[in-house]
Amino acid sequence: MSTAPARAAAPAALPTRLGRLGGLDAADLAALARAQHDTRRSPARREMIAEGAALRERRAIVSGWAFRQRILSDGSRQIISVLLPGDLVGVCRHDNPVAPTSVVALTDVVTCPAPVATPGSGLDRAYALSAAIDEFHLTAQVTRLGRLNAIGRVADWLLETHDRLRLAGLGGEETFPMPLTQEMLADALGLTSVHVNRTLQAMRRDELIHARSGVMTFPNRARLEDMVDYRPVRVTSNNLMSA
Amino acid sequence: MSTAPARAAAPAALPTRLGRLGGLDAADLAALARAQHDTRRSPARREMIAEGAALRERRAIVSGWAFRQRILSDGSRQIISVLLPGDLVGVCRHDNPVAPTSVVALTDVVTCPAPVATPGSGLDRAYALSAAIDEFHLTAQVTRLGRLNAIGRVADWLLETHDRLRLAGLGGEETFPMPLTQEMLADALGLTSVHVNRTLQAMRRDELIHARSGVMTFPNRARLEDMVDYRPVRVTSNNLMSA
DNA sequence: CGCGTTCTTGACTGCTTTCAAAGATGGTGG
DNA sequence: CCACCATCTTTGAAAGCAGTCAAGAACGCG
Repeated sequence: MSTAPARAAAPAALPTRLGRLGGLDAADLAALARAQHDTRRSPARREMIAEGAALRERRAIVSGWAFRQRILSDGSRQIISVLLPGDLVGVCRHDNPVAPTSVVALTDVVTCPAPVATPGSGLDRAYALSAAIDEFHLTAQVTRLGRLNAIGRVADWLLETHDRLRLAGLGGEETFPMPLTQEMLADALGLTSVHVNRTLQAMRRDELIHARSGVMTFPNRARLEDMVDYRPVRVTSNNLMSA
Repeated sequence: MSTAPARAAAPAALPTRLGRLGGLDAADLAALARAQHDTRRSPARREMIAEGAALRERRAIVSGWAFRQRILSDGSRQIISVLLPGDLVGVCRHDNPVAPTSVVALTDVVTCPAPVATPGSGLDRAYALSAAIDEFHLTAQVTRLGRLNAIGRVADWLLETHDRLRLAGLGGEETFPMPLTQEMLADALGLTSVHVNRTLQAMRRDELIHARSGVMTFPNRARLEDMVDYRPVRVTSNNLMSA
């Protein structure tokens, strides 16, 4: 793990992910391609959306990582969720006008407007499924924090993040970028950075992970999975199940 | 706290809550009244929606408490969120066909179909705001589990639940029904029932709460609030902010 | 090459869990 | 009306996981 910004993600992350979620036709793909000409960049650490700010439009992440966070009065921070390339951000179902959490760029982030979807189109289905997946991940985060110990939280989160990256066509079978510092991981998993450090060391000792300079590797993903009873999200075109 | 089912909630909980969220006109109120003739009852402990089950329709809770939960392979359970009278359940934004968690009745629960809202109507706004509030509470739950200790989690959750009940016109200034057992509270807050018991005892000793047979009382709500830096959700007709 | 950030390490504290068992409590049937 | 039962609450002692504090090493950047 390091502070190195994630390599420029394949610009295809957005159409790849949405295509797998909804099945995009030529019109949808053209709309996405058009939207990706109207990009906005946020340097790492920049706050992209302030908590309570009005949400003007739904946007999509073209490349880079970001996260939603909340700061408590004692200065501690909880990272609610991590946003990856291909994810939608600020999606207001109808006209929810206010962001419940602030969004901060973790690496340099490129976003574009999320094109308006024709009702019934593949893009429309993709948006709906993406929202459902987001909610699923939020409930998974609750379960992780409420019921898993440190090693379980780390392992479960890494597995989920690996799957999410692969859905967007990023990362390999057993390798993927991991630009979070140990302190960020701690803030996401409800731990301290010291304990995250010790937990990662234990996982390295047990040959569960290899981590170096922003790249994470699973030497044996299956072993990790049944260590934490990991339930991947199955995405089936326009359906979703946690088998 | 006890096992006693919550008293039959005022049947007005649903129109009260949605009215405060969206401002209902005569047509909306009539639609709600009509919907409340088509009720369905779930006895306490009955599973209302299985995890992964297809969501056929959006329903509303007329009376009673329920909760969304997830069971882990080791038998432990995490309560994701509690559903109160006036809440909407199984709200699929577009056509998310699958429940990400199971829903279980905590007390005897009465539900009715959530009437279809005319776009732009008060009911439509209420649904949108309700979804936004749900998401806000989910992020609050993540923060609670990730960053607060036992007493903070209990206090924060009690305050939030009190506010939610009052939004639906239930409970008083400093008193409200609390039908959860200590074990359920533990499963919601990521603790053990033994520790919840000790925490509640400490809060009683400090005169922060009075709890007996299903009724909770705050002798001094303000003191509780600044003990945990509680941020209530302000609902302003068709807006929402966490001031 | 120097500096700031991030990662490591050690010792110590303490919150929370675990295990087990003894009281309450409320509802039920006799 | 009372005994009985299941469920829920309470208690104690001991163990463990995670947090705190502090300081040094390593890394990446300019």
